[in-house]
Amino acid sequence: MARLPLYLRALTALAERGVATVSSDELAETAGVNSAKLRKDLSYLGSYGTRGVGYEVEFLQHQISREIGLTQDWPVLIVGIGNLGHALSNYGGFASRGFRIAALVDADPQRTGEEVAGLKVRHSDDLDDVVKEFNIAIAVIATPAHAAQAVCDRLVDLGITSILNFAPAVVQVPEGVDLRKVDLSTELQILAYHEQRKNGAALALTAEQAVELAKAVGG
Amino acid sequence: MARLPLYLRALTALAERGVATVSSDELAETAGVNSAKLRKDLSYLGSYGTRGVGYEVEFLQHQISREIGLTQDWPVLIVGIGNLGHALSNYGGFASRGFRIAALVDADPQRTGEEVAGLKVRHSDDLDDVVKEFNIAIAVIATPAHAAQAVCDRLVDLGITSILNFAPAVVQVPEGVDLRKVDLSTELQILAYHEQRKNGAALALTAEQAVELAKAVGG
DNA sequence: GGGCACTTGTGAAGCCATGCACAAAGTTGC
DNA sequence: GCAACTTTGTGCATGGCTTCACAAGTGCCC
Ligand SMILES: NC(=O)c1ccc[n+]([C@@H]2O[C@H](COP(=O)([O-])OP(=O)(O)OC[C@H]3O[C@@H](n4cnc5c(N)ncnc54)[C@H](O)[C@@H]3O)[C@@H](O)[C@H]2O)c1
Ligand SMILES: NC(=O)c1ccc[n+]([C@@H]2O[C@H](COP(=O)([O-])OP(=O)(O)OC[C@H]3O[C@@H](n4cnc5c(N)ncnc54)[C@H](O)[C@@H]3O)[C@@H](O)[C@H]2O)c1
Repeated sequence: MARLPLYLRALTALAERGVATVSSDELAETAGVNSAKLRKDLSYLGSYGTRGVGYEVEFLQHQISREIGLTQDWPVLIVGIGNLGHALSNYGGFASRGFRIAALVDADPQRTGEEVAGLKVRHSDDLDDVVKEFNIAIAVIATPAHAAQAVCDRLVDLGITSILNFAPAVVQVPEGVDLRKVDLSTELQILAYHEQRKNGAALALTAEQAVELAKAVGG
Repeated sequence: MARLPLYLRALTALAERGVATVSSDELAETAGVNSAKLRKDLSYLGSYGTRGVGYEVEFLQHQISREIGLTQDWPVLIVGIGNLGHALSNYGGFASRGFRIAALVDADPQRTGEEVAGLKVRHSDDLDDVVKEFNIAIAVIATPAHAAQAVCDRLVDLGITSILNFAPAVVQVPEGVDLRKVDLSTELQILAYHEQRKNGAALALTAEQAVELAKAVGG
């Protein structure tokens, strides 16, 4: 489930505050979800709670980590070391969650050899070698949109089956490959949509229904 | 609907290729969704298609833009000009979609006055003025997780009702405020989860069901 | 002007996630 | 040990989203 990481984060926060056990109600509130939903989710992993008491924070933390697969080290490759690629490379928040930025790749010869976050940027031509050398399992695409599909195809050819795409493009992958996308423009657009509804409700009504209104009145 | 931006992007791609009209089947494939779903989504906006022909690309593009509210200019504020804040500030992809990075704010006096992407970084203390001065409607939180809730509360107090949060923290907002979050660690964790299922199916089975198996056999 | 091919718009069925509500299970206090 | 209280795990109903399938509408060709 996609909510496990959320629970994990809530548990980590609780653990840092020194809480030893937590009820589903409390945990649900911390994570911002319904408590029944949380219990049902957790029951999928097994019966890790104690009736009358709740869940042991550290134990549950470990169980969820294991379920997600965070007990192992995941070497991550970033393709496209521009604005975003740099930010991602320098971000410390991944390492603490079991993800290790293992290699950086860019098509621009100018960038090749540049050192970012302690790693030398490799050239795209070496992609094959890089993937093998670092045993890459997860790749991040941070190239311009027009290059995304081509880059993705190459990654898939090299046997990578988990890809996170930041480029604002619809990228197709074959069966068996997981592609997730992070799309900031879309997020902003959704916000704008709601914002418009809130502020300009009356305005929107006028604009949208003007024609209908005109028809109804005039015809 | 959250899919409108996706359709809009697909339409833009088609328009660039010079396509004048498109059927729901084609558009659905370009956007990577089911065609019936697409038609139903579009029918919410009104009857913008022509039976037997399809949809007029440019016209539909305009209609969706208007629906989302992209025909107007949205001044965006970014709070927290670190790694990520810099990348976002320098990103050109927002402007082309009607979003204008209007102001940057950081709590660090060292950063105040620094010029990023043509804008002077302002100090958090001036948040009130900045929001009023630039008529901010949408804010982006790119501060460390521990500051996110406090920053968010201040933004809400200043009347901002649309917030995009990048900090890996559960942030609570009152009714009427839209908070969306972009969570890279979660995305990676979901990928890792599936990756584990794929590669280590046999392994996971052994580990998970060992206890059950032991019980069944031994008891 | 009529038939044919094509495509939209939508009724209806199916599916999945959500959340309520409660029994089962466990704990605490005496 | 027993009763009262707490909290989990889950059966079940509800609601929304997705998808199928088709009637209704439109353009094209003759
Ligand atoms: N910067 C942001 O804040 C931001 C926000 C949202 C989305 N995005 C998206 O993320 C992507 C990257 O953004 P950016 O601002 O870093 O862009 P950028 O132009 O700064 O960097 C892109 C990098 O990709 C490299 N590249 C191009 N083609 C390549 C290829 N075929 N193989 C490998 N590398 C290649 C380029 O050399 C460049 O270094 C873009 O698609 C952008 O739309 C960025
Ligand atoms: N860098 C990435 O690629 C990345 C990826 C995923 C998530 N994130 C998250 O995004 C956030 C920012 O990441 P970053 O790498 O830019 O961190 P950073 O430490 O480089 O930058 C954070 C900035 O926020 C400022 N700040 C701190 N408290 C503030 C406050 N109360 N008001 C205003 N500004 C304040 C700091 O001065 C600093 O400039 C973090 O929460 C991080 O977990 C970053």
